[in-house]
Amino acid sequence: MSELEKQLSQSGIEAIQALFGEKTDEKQLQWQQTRKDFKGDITLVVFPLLRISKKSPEQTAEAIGKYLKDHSDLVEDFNVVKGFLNLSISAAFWLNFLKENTSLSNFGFKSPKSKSKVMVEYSSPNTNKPLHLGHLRNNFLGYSIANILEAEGHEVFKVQIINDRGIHICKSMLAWEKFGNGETPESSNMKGDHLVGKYYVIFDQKYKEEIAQLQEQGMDEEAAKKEAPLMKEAQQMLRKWEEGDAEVRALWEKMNGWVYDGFASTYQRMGVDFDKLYYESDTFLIGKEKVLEHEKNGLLYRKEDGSLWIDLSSEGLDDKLLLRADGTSVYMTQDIGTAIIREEEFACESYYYVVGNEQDYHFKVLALVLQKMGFKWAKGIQHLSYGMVDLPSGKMKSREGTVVDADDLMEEMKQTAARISEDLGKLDGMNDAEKEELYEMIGMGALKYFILKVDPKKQMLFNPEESVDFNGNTGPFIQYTHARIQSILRKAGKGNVENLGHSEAVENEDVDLLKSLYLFPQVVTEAAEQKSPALIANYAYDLVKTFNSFYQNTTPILKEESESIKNRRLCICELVGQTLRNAMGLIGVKLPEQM
RNA sequence: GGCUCCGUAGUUCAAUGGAUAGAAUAGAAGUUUCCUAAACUUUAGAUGCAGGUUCGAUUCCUGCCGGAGCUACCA
Repeated sequence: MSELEKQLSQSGIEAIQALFGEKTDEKQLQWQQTRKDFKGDITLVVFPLLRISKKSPEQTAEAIGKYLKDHSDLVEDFNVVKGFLNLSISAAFWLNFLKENTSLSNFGFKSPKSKSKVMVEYSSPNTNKPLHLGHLRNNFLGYSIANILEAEGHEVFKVQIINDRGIHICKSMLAWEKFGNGETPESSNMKGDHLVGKYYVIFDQKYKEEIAQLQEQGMDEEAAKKEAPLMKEAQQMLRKWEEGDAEVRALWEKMNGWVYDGFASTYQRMGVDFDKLYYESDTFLIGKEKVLEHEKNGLLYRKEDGSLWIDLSSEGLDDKLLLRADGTSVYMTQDIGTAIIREEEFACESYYYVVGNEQDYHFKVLALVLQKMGFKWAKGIQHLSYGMVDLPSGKMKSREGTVVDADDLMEEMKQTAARISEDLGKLDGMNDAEKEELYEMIGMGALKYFILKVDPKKQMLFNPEESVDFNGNTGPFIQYTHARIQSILRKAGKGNVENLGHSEAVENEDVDLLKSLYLFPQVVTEAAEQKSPALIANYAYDLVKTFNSFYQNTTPILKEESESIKNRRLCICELVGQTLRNAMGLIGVKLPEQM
């Protein structure tokens, strides 16, 4: 609840006491923004109060409105439409708001570390192929949610767990060994993650050939998949890895190293980072240890073949495997271990896992298993489940080559930005390096905004054609508006908040912007509660719409003759610019001075 | 089959149980002697179907229809 709403609620409670003789609390007073088609700034919904007033909605609203106008300095005027009491807030209130927040670089943010410690896990890729569009959504979301939680006052640790071991990387290793002829990122001039991914694809192709061959010889498909020599070799390699075979480990380290180099440049371009990395190859054994410890207190049981299970039937779920018959650990085991280590190292209040909604069940089970093991902190585990990214052609499938590669996509966005910028030709006075930087800023801004403006929980469609259209509700639209604002401030200089009068009239266009700006701190809070960068993106878009309308439909500020209006508008411009930088910063989008 | 999530203009997205369901894009019509036209202004167009709860339902409940995901000794 905003300060304005709090103060109005106080007055409202007084009004109800005076008019209807009953005490109420804040919860009965429902505030909302006044819709654009009506006069007023903030609206009280009076329906819930009819029980107390025992009068019609109109009469109730009328009476409260009159009381507020007479008794509150904030309320300048009011009107009633059905059960809605629309209040006009005094100019002094808006001017004071402007005065207090212009030049505040952290407008909208809470003081750092004023709230609990939290952890955000995101990205967490496999190391056998390069990152794709799905990872982009994951990374942008994770990074942004971490920013938002930090802005809300939390101390935030960003981590990821890298799935660096398993059959997937063995497949790439085997294919490279057999068909690679010693190819390296240097010799092929290919990013390491792409090179390793290439051999993952080669494995799949050769494997399919073998299956087809076996089927021709009369074997059924199921058996052929199991009996194909390549698959057997890959599994053999995995066993050797687990045994610590020096040769396999060396190859594994070499190829993972290539992948990490590739990932590092991709992460850098994405603009994301981490405070700590966990590697599955380190944590899977710890998970196994932890699980075995809990076998002793009877929580777990063994099947005849020696596999270890937990019974979740009392929670309405199936039994879950924690250790295979051969004693090796599964994904769940490893996540249990990682969670315990994290608690030991960081002791956070909440652990957020940014992972796709295909794993809803997994995280439900993970939290449950840990709680059953007696870890109270496990209640703080929250799966930030986001929807899949689909293409117009349907689902992305790596095997069918329909994945959109992250590096390619980022480069394409930049090229598009460059092409459009050059066509428009507004970059006089910028040197080539500055232009390159700008193209990157615009391309990445477009991409991040395109992905983050959608509610994370919802499945989204990525249409490549629409993503390179930089008009309308897009990142470049917001960047463009910022550039316009900065241009005004460069030419006219900043306004002076000390010269903002207290009693002067304020034009509607100015009030519209001030109302919109006033919302920002609450939007940040709401975004933190919902873990939704989309709320920030949509807010920024609304603010920009309002600003552009103001910009285009009022007298140009540079030509404004009234010093008082000019000064106020310059202050508003400054605060809009700052708010846009703060908001877009939360979703990882940079704003240019010129474009 | 069981469990979970989702169905809003042609399309992509919005809408703490509240007013006449907002934008963008595609369509139609306009705006540059004026701070950057990646903009602004006007116009037309949507809640899958049937019930229920409520003063009030896109939102909550039930059923149906349609789509996605999970239901691995993969991660």
